[in-house]
Order: sequence, then structure tokens, then C-alpha cells
Amino acid sequence: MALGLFAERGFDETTVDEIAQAAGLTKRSFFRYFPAKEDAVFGGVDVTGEQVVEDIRARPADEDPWQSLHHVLRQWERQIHASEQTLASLRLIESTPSLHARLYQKRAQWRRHVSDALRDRPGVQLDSFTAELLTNAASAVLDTVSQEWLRSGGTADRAALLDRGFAFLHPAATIRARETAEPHQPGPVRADRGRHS
Amino acid sequence: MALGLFAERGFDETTVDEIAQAAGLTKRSFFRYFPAKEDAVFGGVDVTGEQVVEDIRARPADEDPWQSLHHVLRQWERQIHASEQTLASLRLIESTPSLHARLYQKRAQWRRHVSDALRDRPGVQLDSFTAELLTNAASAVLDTVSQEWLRSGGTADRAALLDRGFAFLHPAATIRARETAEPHQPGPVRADRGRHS
DNA sequence: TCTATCCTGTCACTCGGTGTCGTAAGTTGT
DNA sequence: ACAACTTACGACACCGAGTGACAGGATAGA
Repeated sequence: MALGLFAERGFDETTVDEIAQAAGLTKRSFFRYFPAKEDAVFGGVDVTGEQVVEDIRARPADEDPWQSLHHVLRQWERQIHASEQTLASLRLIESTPSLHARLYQKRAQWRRHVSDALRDRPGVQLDSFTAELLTNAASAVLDTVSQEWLRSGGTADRAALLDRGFAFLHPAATIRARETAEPHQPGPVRADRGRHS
Repeated sequence: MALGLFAERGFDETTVDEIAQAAGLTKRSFFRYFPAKEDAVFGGVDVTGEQVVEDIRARPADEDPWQSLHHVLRQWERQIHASEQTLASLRLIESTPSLHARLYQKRAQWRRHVSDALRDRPGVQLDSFTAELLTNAASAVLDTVSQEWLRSGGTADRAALLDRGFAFLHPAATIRARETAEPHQPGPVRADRGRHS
């Protein structure tokens, strides 16, 4: 695995040629499997959480979207951050700027899917601004949890931090229009915009 | 300016040699002025908002940190997004993955400074988790505003969107030790529909 | 067995980025 | 005015990531 080489010499100090040769391949063949050098790290780790998008779609339609995000991400946390290997990967990512940038790209793409999933749910319609705001906020919570977890040296309780973040950032009023939900009548989009106050 | 070339042929399709030659320089000299090709775009735009950090430090110590972020960022919005040139830059950044990644790197660094500024204020002490959570949430609001603004084709009212985001994501209880109810900003936050055209 | 397909190695090339050296300008001190 | 020094730039070589094109070997199916 390339992770061993990265752990030894660091990501930037390891050549693609070296990775490929260690795997019994050529540089050219390496790029046939991975679109970029960075993806050799992300290959094994589910950083984007594709399952999360499906899980959100599977949540009850009348549930508060913030609650849905909280619930799904807590489940996801539980599944992911278990093995020591993903832990080492995340440390490497956090300490390498180019990997961090790549993680961000994947996260941005993931956020688009999540916000689409939020907006596509039946029942209460969310406008795109609100959906993206909730998604980005949830992503911010995840990011903060990871930072704190890294600062703690991996000893912090990620689930507890996640709960704390989600509780702290609870939106003023996500869904206040339950009475207008019509599950059987898609009809025109009568989106109740997120006016607060 | 390199922005002209980028606007014509696109960022990835423009080589550093071409940029340098258009500016009457050598490739080597280009890299003496800019650490990377991407920085030729960010050079003129204040994407990191260095002033913001100072402004946060200048806010009253007993002010709710979320309010401080809101206030300072609204001021910053007003100063920045005026010229047509920065508008074109932001469009280019948003449509180019490598530039987007670079923007993220700068934002991450900026967030560190902001969260440090929040934690360094006298009076009520914030733990690092809370400070980072508030900072990342504010950054998420900014990001969402930019997305919506871009989707609207640049016609949306960024200040109104910012207010809406900050109000919507208002933390449950940041600092409950304030009984000085300041009159805040004149005029209620108008929830503009966030629709283009 | 013949053949189409897939996988891989090899070579050549582009482009971003860096180190090194030489040199033509200033700039300062005496 | 002269020497010493600094600054800035060009020229060249070099490295590593990534891509395109081509050739050959293995394999599955007829």
C-alpha cells in the first residue's frame, strides 16, 4: 500500500514512480487506476460519505432537516472512524496541504449531493439557499469535530462533539410549515421560504 | 493583466509562460512574484479578509461572538464586492477547481486567525472547540451566500443573504452572560426571496 | 485456432515549479 | 569618481505530475 511509503517519507517526498514500483506497476499504470496522486490516499477511505446521501433520502419526510443531518452523520461517524488505518490516513491528510485541498474538493461535491437530497425530499420544500446553508453548517460541524479530535490526539469522543456542535448550532426554525405539507400532491412548488424573525 | 488571458482562454488553458510573456517577464520571474500560478488571480482580491481579524479584535469584549462575526462580516461584504473586476475574479475562481481549492486553503488559514481572535478576547473565555465552531459556521454562511449570489448571476443582495444566514443559524446560547440588549442594526433583516431575476 | 478485447509497459511530451549562475542595472560609502 | 554591495532579471538545467500514442502479451469467446 502507498500509505506505508507516505507515512515514512511523507506525501510530497514520495514520487509516483516510487509508489508504482512498490506496487509492481509503472507510473503510467498508476494513473490508470488513480486520477491523481492524492487519490491513492483517499481510495480506501470513505471521506465523501456516499452512503450519507442515500440515508438522508431514506429519512422520514416530515423530519426536521437539521435533525436528519444530525442523525445520519452520527450514524456515519460510528461506521467510519474505527480502524487504525483510516485514522492514520486522516492524520496524513490533515498534515498535508495538497491532500487537504483534495479533501475539500470531495467535500464540496458531497455537499452538493447532500443539499440536493435535502431539497428533493417530499413534503416540505426547502429553497436552495436554506438547503445549502444547512448542508454547509453540518459540514462545518464535521470539520470542527475533526479539528478538535485531531487536537486531542484522537482521544476525543467524536460522537459527543458532533452532538454538541449540532445542538449548539441548531437553526432558529427550520421547518415551521408542517401544516402545509401535502405528501400526495406534488403540484407546483409552493416553497415556503425560510423567513425567520 | 493575467485576468484577461484567463477570461479568454480559461485558467487551465493558459500557461505560465504566456502570462509572463504578456507581462513582459520570464516564467522564472513570474514565480518570483507569485508563489503559484493560482496566486496571479488572488493577488488583487482580498479573499482572506485580513482586516476582518483586526476588526473582530476591536469589537467590544462583552459582545456575543456570533454577533461580532455577523457585524464584522457585513462590513466586510460592503467593502469588498463592489468592483466588476473582483466579480469576474470570483466567477473565475468558482468555475475553476484548482482555484477553488486554493481559495479554500486561504480560507482555512483565515479561519484559524479568526478563531484565535475570538478566543483571545478579554472577558468571557471561549474554548477552542466553540471558537472554531462559530468561525466555521460563519465561514459556511459566507460560502452559502456566495453560492446563492453566483446562482443569481450576481444580482442577489449579499448583505440580506448574510443577515438571513446569520439569523437562521443563530447559536442556541453563545454567551448567556449579557444583559445589555443593544439596539443592534436598524431595520429588520429582510428575507429576500433569494431568487434570481 | 483465430480473433477481439483488455491490461500493461515504453516512449515522448507538456506544464508547473525550483535551483543555480551570470550579468546589468542601481545604491551606498569614502 | 571608484569600489563594494545589493537588487532584479534572464538563461539554463532540472524535477515531478500527468497525458497521449503505440506496441505487445494475456485471455475469453467463437
